[in-house]
Amino acid sequence: MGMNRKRPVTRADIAKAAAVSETIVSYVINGNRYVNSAKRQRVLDAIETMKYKPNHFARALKGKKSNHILFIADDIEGDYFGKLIREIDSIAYRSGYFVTLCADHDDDDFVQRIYSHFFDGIIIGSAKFPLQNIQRLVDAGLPLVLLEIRDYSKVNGVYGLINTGLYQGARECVKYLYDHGRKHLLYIDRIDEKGGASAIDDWRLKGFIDQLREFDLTLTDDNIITGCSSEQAIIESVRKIFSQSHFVPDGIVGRNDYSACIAMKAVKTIGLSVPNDVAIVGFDNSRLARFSSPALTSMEIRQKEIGTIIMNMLNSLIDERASFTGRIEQYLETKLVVREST
Amino acid sequence: MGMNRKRPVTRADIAKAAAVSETIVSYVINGNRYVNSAKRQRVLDAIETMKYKPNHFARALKGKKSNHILFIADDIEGDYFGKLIREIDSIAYRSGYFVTLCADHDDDDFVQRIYSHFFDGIIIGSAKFPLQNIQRLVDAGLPLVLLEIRDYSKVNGVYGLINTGLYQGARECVKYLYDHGRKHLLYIDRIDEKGGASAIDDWRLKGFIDQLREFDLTLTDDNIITGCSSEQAIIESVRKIFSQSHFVPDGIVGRNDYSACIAMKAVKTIGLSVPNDVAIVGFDNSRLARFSSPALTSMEIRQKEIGTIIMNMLNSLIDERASFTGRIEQYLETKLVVREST
DNA sequence: CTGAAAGCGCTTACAG
DNA sequence: CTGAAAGCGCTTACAG
Repeated sequence: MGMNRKRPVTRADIAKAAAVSETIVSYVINGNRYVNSAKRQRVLDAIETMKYKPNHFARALKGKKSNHILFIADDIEGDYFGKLIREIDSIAYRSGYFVTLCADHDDDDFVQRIYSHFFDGIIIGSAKFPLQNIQRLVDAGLPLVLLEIRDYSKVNGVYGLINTGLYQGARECVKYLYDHGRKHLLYIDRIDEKGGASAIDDWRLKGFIDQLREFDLTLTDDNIITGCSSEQAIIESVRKIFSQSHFVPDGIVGRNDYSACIAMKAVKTIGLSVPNDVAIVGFDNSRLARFSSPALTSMEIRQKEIGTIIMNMLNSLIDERASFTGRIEQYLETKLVVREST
Repeated sequence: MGMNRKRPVTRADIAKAAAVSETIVSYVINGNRYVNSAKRQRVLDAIETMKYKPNHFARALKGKKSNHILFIADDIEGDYFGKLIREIDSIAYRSGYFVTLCADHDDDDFVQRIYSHFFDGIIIGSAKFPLQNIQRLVDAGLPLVLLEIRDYSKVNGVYGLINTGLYQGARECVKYLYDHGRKHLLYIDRIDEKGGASAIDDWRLKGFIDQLREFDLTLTDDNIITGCSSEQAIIESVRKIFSQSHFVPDGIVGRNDYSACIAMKAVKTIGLSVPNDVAIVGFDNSRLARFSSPALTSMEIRQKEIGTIIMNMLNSLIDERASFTGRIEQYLETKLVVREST
């Protein structure tokens, strides 16, 4: 709307003030043609004093960048994304972008809505965004960086992929517990409000399972608590597992620190001791891990570095897309921060 | 860029497919003129089958909505904003908006950059955004909703203001501690990476101070720890306060749960007991409060409701701006959730 | 009831 | 070295 908004300064105003043609103003702004230096200076002065900013819509209409990037995340609230978004925002701002943040949505419209807003680039940090939609975005030539929360090996084309080490990290959690004598391991998935289970191609879950197999530990449905829609649901599931006689866990891996803390609470209410009876490892190395009691051993994910790498990759894809022929990958290591819970 | 992006379907394609003029397509989409129902149906069918989405830039250029709103926050990482953003995103998506998230920035360019991106509305949840910039946005007629983290009574014009009860909440924290026999109270401000102190018009700090005065408690610089740029800095400040002889706190109010947890840690390292020697109250009622040990008494801020109210207010301001003549206010109550730390 | 046309603020191929 | 003009994808006042 904005019928009562002040009319913003346009390129025509600048042209008039600087006594040059509108064309000259454009070329000064875009720096892509020689312009007489006196004129250039007049234009720059006018821009400065009139506080002119180009209209991004008009530029975008002509095929220029919109200076908006989109970040699709499925756990906006968590510590993991909080840190990531903070870092991405900070770099993006310096590069002239605004970051639009969006949970992923199931409806068919979502991808179309993305198209129609002409984002310069997209970051996907969601375990639930359908692969075929990702493929559509890649096929459409949209600069795309994927956070490898799950297996994306089936996505073809030019895009960036950041392996944040979740698979190896999950395996190391299991190894650490195993090396400390824990052979009956329980995995606690995250809370999903709709009660959905993580897909088997979720890297953390897959790492847990693969490492259990490598150690020849028995693996049944009892080893994995998933599909819980609330804290209470997790607590009850944990209590149920522990009330059985045939499988009593002595080690727990949480998909994130939050899940691990909930499990810790459940274990304590049963009257068991952490870490003596049950050792617990979380993921994210968040504030929660530092202030829980006992303090939680947790797998550190370097969100700040990840943010930097995402933005570098995305900037490359946006500015030099033609120079890439396939997917670009980058691998990051995780690191176990040992505290009192193991 | 996007030189190798597929050309998106445009209004002209729809007109051709539906065998009508481009004008008709526009009127069908905008629903602001009578259109022959057979034609209308052909247009709708074409839109459906060709998955057409209007180009938002072009629409915005003609003065229509951009369908982007901006959320300026100064603590993206914290629990408070995480929940808020989640709720806002969810409502915004249903209303057809994308939410751009941005930390606040000091440079002069910031406001101009906001203008040039033509957001339909702006939400400000930052204690640091300069008042004069806010006034400029209001004066320009931009629909604006302010989260009352600090005193905005000097801002004139049409805008929305949401009083989240922080001032009363802070006073109640002090009252609760006072009623439980604590008369030597310490306030822990949040971490500020640049080492800046909260302005005195920060509602939580102001509530703390005012209530101390009302109770005739002595109030010196010793009562407030601020300007810390790290956890370690807070811990050292707390230890220093406790090492003095003339003022030994028996109660602590944290600006948020994080600050409160850090203080709790510091107090424990001194060898004091929580809550026996020192009672502690936090703000946000976050996960941290539930999983810290002892579990933290904390002031609950109803982020989900706040999110809903923000979006309702913003939608009203965007769609019916003309019907408002001054600022719209809404007040929310906070609620103290008592746990083990008091 | 409906269409051709002007115009939003830009960029840049084209023609000097 | 520089400007007039076409055009990006829309909306809507204007003229039938």
